[in-house]
Amino acid sequence: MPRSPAQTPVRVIRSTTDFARHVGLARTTVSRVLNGQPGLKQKTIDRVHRAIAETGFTPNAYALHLKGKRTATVGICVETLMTPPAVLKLATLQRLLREADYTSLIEVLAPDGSQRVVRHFLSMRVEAVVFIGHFAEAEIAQRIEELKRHGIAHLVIDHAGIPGANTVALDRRRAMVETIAHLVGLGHRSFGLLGLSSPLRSAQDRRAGVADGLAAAGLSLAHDTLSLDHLHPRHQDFAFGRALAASFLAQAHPPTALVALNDEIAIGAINGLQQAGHRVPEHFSVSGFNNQDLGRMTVPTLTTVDQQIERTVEAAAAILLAQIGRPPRGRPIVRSVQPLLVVRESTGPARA
Amino acid sequence: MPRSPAQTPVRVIRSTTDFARHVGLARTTVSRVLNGQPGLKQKTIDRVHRAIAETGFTPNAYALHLKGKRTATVGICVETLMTPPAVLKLATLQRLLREADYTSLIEVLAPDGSQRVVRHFLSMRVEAVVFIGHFAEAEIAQRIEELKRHGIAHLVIDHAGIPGANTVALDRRRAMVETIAHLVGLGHRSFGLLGLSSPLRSAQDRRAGVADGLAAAGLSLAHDTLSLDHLHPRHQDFAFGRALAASFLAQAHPPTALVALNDEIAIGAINGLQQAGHRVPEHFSVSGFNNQDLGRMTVPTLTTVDQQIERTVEAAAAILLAQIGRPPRGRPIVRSVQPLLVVRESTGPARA
DNA sequence: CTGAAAGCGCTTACAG
DNA sequence: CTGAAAGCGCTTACAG
Repeated sequence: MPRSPAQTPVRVIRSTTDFARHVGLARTTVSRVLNGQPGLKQKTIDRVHRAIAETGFTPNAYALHLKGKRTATVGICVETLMTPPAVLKLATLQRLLREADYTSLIEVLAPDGSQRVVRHFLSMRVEAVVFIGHFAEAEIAQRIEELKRHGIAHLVIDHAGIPGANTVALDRRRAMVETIAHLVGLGHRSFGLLGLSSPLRSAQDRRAGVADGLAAAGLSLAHDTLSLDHLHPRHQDFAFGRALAASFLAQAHPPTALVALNDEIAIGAINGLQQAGHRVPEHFSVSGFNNQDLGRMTVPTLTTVDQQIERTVEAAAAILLAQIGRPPRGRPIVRSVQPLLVVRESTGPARA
Repeated sequence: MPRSPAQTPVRVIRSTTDFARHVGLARTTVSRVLNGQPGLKQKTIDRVHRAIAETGFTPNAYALHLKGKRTATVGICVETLMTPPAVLKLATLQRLLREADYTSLIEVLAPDGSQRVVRHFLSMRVEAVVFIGHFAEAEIAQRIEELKRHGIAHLVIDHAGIPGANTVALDRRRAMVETIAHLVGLGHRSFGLLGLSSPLRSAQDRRAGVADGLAAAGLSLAHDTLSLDHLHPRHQDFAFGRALAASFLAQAHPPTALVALNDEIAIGAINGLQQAGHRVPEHFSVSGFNNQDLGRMTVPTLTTVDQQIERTVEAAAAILLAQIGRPPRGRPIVRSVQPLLVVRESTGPARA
């Protein structure tokens, strides 16, 4: 067995007491240098800074906060890291908070729910909590009540409609109104809805938007759309989209336009149509949602909706930072972000 | 201006002192219940737990640690959240650490480098630090020295070859040996390398693997491969792949097999070849890297390499947890993970 | 510049 | 069960 090389006998410095002894100054003096207080000789300041560089000494954050320093910490509870839009929101928010000198405490929603996460945030004395994603509404509403009781700022990104919650969310309804208007403009009159039957609020809003868009053209959800979601399990979106396409093709009169919950389902559907010998958009138009990178990599490229994540999160960060340390206002702040329809090759004129 | 509704007059409980007063018990008693110490009446225990549920009181984590409780915190420094494999590694690690009752402190590498991140971790008295991704080697080596001096465990996921670092990394060399063997087996004798000219260690390892794979077939990097990376800027991988494909087609004798740095470049290349009227794999074979979801959504589906992220991160977590609180061993632990070649439709027999 | 003191919110003996 | 005390690592007046 090889012997460990002798450890360099570096006394580890763990406290200002240790460190003050090491530089040969009083604890008080070190503290004053660390906090940039006036009335110190430049020579002393330099001496301390040099010793910090050498030893890597960092004051214990736990003691600092206990003594009254702000934690400057924001808790971020993200529902999932498995979808690109969620990750992009998280990454953007973390960057913006860092630029404002806040530390992010990031937690992925655990199977045992949000209670544990929020309690952890509270024990870490965060100054605000952000929720990113789609949650169980009643549960999150409770968490937000709890935060309010503690006087802690909060914000929900992307889950509209939670009672009492400050919210920044995409106007999903509007997104679908525009998508349907685009397809109606191309002559489509019958629509397949792929994956939109979910009971989640976000899907509800999307259906409402489809209804509005259809109404504007004298059409209706009941008469002019078809959903076959119930025929297939949704294990994995791409395969789900392919399976749905096959089922639509098996109909006597398949809809000419397919509107999907997300880009993966849309691309799966395109793939399924192509496998069956059909062409997109010549025979069928297909639209997605989220404007993920992959929509530029397919043949045809994908018509989709961009969530405007950068703008969403910028608005969110601004609201959040303004809320911190301020007494809660009477009514929650609710901001909606306008989506951007990205028209590419997968939608075209309806077959005559 | 609307008046705020009167706030419910809930005295916010911020300390065990407040809380003890609220339940009508001594601070000491509350503390003993909180810490599950013996010799308390069940009735008292219940009273405290009920009050916790009602008030949402959480003891100040900063005071707890100061009093000697472990922080049970691990710092994770991730280079980027912009690539799916990095996110998957992060999410998996966070889950495994949580299952072992550790909190993750996640930081994305800031433009100003790793020093600030590690100092922050140190000030938070983390018990270990994990680096995920590709870094500037000398810089990370320094950070690791710093951590060792402080007696803090560390691990690098996916950046092999940092001196002195405990490392778990994919055997990228082996991955390329297998990829080349697969293509040679299909009759290919000339290879285009797409995006592999990067000076990063990971690309170096990949080139070494290509060389090994070629050598096994009596071929060589110098004579039988072609790289055109220098002809195009790499702003965005998909477009880069497309542009490279066009450049390869402009050659008098284009290679018959294209080996790409990642899936996006590979799919861009396939797209470029198809746009120019060629068929994959009938005219050209193309292989990617990372086994991202999108490789199943293209026509043809993509032959690629799976990083075995789950296994990688499981090994990493096991090593890390074993290291925590243990005196550093003589030599660093270096574990390599075997990749899995995923053969799909984008590779086929070489054109006669 | 130094040094002694108080106090942040907790836990942990210790004596009642 | 209670209550007073000490101490974790800091900062901040305060008197020298």
